[in-house]
Amino acid sequence: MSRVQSTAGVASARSERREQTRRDIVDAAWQLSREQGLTGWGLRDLGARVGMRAPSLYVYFASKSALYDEMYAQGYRALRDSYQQLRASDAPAEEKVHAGARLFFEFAVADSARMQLLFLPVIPSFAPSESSYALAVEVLSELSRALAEAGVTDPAAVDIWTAMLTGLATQQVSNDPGGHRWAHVVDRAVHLLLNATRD
Amino acid sequence: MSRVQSTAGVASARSERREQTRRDIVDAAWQLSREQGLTGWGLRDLGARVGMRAPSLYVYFASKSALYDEMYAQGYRALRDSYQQLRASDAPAEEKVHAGARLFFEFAVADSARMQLLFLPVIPSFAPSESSYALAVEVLSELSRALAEAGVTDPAAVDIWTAMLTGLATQQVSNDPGGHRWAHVVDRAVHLLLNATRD
DNA sequence: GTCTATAAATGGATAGAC
DNA sequence: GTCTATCCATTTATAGAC
Repeated sequence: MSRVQSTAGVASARSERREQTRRDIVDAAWQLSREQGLTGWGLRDLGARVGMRAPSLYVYFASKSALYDEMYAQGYRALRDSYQQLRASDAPAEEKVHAGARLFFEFAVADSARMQLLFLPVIPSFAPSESSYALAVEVLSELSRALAEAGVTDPAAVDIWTAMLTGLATQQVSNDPGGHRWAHVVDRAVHLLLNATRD
Repeated sequence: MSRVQSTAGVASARSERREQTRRDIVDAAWQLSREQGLTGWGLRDLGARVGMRAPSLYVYFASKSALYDEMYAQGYRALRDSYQQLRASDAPAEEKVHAGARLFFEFAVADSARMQLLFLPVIPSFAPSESSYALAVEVLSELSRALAEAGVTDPAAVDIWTAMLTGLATQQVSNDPGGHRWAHVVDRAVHLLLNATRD
């Protein structure tokens, strides 16, 4: 009886350990991406970071592309969770849109490698899996919902919003890395769009 | 005497031929970039397209990076020339801004590889040379000038414009490639920004 | 100016021992 | 589950013959 419990316990501990190793690998991959660009590292470098040889990584991920997919999913999960936290607040709808825009901008600018993976098609050989892409759709619908609460319901207007927000972040990262030139105009852009796209 | 003339003529014809070959190489590089992504091809593929082996390319370009630099410069030159043509028209300033925005959007969407090279830092190992970057600055100042004529002079407002325009194009290419979802909102976005950022 | 041959490195991925 | 060894392809770039 204690044998059975113990076996179950071990099995659980093992799968937990496995998940922990997967997380370690993904963390190291993010680190390398920040240091050397999204495509600037190989599986040998990655293995070295987690104390493994490259082939051992295949125990945890089927391919490098599968690893990118996990990073993609993790990125969108992080963004989604931030939004859900914001959603729970009792601030006025307009203020939530401002806060959400700032949150998105900071999220994107904080890690340009992550921004590229999540929002730009820079790796020709990579496309997110269906389940990972679903997370991206979820985040977009969260933006739509927040905008609707602030009185912006026209789908075309929402498209202008996504262009504005991604454009601000991309310009910041591309043309003033480390600076705040576009950070300073986020609130103004949001204010402007709210006035112009509210029903 | 005819000997001297002939020699000069041959020398000129040779440098012209050389320039033509350089153009052929760059054209083929664009073609490959459109087909396989900006970084999805090698010098062997490129050589094959122009009827050469890879090493012969080094007669015309010092490195792959130098080739990217020429592509970068060529892209900005094309954009600049389009704008100068537009500038010469006698349309009202506001209409010129609309036309310029449409022109930029179409330019970017027509070739997503070119858009990435010119507007996004997707090749970690590539940075434009000083003279090539000067062309990018020239194009940006042309936008500033056009906006100023339409009554938009605040530099922060210009930053909002660049974010909006690049954002629209990037969203179109990333999230609706081949479609017109963001194309349809360009005029509305321009109208909206003109109203909101004019002095 | 173009070629062949090759350097020197890197890439992702697999086989099979332990 | 991790390793060594290796495959096989690919990359940019150079040396030197013609």
